[in-house]
Amino acid sequence: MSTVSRTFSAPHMVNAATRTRVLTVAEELGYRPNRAARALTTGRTHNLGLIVADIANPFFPPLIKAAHAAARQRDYHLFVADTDEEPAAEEELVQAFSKQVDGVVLCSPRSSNKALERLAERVPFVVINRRLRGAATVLMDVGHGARLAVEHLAGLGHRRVALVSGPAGSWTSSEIRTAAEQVPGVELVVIGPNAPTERGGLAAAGRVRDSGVTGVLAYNDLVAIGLIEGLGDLGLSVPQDVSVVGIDDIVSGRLNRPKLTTVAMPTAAAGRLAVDLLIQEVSATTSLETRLVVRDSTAPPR
Amino acid sequence: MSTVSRTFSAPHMVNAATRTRVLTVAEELGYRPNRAARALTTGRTHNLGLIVADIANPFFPPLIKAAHAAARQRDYHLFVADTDEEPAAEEELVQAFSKQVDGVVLCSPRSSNKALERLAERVPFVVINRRLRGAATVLMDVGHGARLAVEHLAGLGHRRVALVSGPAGSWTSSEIRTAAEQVPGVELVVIGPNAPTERGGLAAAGRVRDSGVTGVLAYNDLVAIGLIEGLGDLGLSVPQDVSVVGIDDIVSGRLNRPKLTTVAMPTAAAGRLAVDLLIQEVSATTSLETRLVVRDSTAPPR
DNA sequence: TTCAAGACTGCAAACAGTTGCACTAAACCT
DNA sequence: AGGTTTAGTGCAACTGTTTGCAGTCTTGAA
Repeated sequence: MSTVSRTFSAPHMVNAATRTRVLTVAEELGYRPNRAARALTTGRTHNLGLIVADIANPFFPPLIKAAHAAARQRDYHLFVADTDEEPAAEEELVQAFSKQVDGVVLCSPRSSNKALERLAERVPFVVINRRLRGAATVLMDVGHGARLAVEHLAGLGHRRVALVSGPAGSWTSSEIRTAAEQVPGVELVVIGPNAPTERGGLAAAGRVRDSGVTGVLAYNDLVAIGLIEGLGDLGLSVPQDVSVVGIDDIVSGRLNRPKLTTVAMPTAAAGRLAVDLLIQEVSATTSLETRLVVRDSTAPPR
Repeated sequence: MSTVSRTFSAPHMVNAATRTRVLTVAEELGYRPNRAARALTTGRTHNLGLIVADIANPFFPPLIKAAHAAARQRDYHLFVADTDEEPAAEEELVQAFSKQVDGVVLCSPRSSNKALERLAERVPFVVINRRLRGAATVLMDVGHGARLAVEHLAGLGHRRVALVSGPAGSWTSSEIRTAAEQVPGVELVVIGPNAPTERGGLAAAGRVRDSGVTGVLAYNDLVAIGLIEGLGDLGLSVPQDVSVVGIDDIVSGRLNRPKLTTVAMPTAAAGRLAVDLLIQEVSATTSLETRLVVRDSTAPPR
């Protein structure tokens, strides 16, 4: 039994001949090590948790897929959960996961740093898109992307730009704001907070029109798409009357008309990296680069 | 120890006083029963697997969320995995899950019935959107919805209608086709198979134009949206030149312009039901109703 | 008072692996 | 040849829970 065990978990400690013998017999019997039993002795479940704000937001699926693939590669399984944008659900889910995963990656959390630091004591943790001491962190440098976006608008000649911001509690949203405010020669009007969805953008259209801006940076592509719809309903067309820049570079932004100018986010890389950090239990802060993708939703003001 | 165990798993077998004593002490110590150890003796992991074709397809998230909620309610956890539309990945994932879940729900599978029946021998199983003997089945009556859709087009005066079908191996796609063919007074042109995505619809636009139809039923809303874009690129507008009906009733179909006429699918109900069937280990076949939602992408032919 | 029944409780053996330690046998030194 | 290392193997204890069975303690009836 111990030899069988070693054949699977420490192959170099067993004679090559014995090993192949064990393996053939195991094959015949269809034997697979039982993970529950293994978890009992080793204390590691080989499961990970991934908590996102909303699976339905197309920003997350690429991240989830990448995380999933990275986990499977290392023989881990991934629980994915969804907080429906409820900060309270984050804590509850971490609690629920804590005893049956080896760690959790928390993506774009909405809770306070305080609350997160408390949770980090219960489970190994990596956070995506939030700066947090005491936990490994993967950041996407959305600030840089936002600056590029506003500079792009400024370069086209826009002098008044609206920032249609995201939900309260979002690190990303405040990063965007800070960066956007620093672009010289542009007057920034902040409109928000808004739900990070098409509905959120749609609902903000009136305020954007009233603000009299000629350019808009939206919290994400979904908001941008909703906003473009909403502006259309108000008789304003994009990019002729208003230029709109999104963030995330989701697939449907590449297909909608007008094709969205947006900031591409390295979501897949972030998901993969987060899982790697978690499994290797390294505590590091990584910042991934973003870039501006210019398409058809921006033009000089008329 | 046994008393502690019973306090948690069979409370009625232990004296009320002892029970409260155990519970208070457990509370003090922050004790929680260890699921791995429990799984070892009981043989039940209290985990379920959910396999979908593509998390990024907005059809699935509501189903996933509902399944997740139903599982959590019964103190189960849910592994979600994604096959990237690869039939082979279905088998592989079921294998990978089999030893650490109590069952898996397989949603809109692309594998053959043969292959699925083979897999059903390894793990308790419920299939969504596929008729399969030997496994519990949750069906959405998409055939009925498709018939309503084509009848709606016929009612508007369309005589030649294209069916932009879905991927090979999809039960849903063949149901749609069978139902659509049965509507009297309409000549049906089948175009496909196509990828069930916006790209798939976009790519089919040329063939739709060449087919000379005035109405289209698309495999799903994503395909419909892509198709509308593609037709637009060819100078055809919807619904003036061509009427388009989608299937699924995803959120972005309600916001895109024109707002999509579509068949609403009971995805959340299906997810919830599938999990319930799995946990209760009942083997049943259920068919859920669909309905037609008429919006702005259909009009009489000109 | 004694017994039987019934309600709790706790011992100990699973469950399926991992791991420290002791043991054997072969190979290597001197 | 005798002693020492080294590689490979197997025993047995341990992980935390469930569960059959036996034991204890009450309680009520005879």
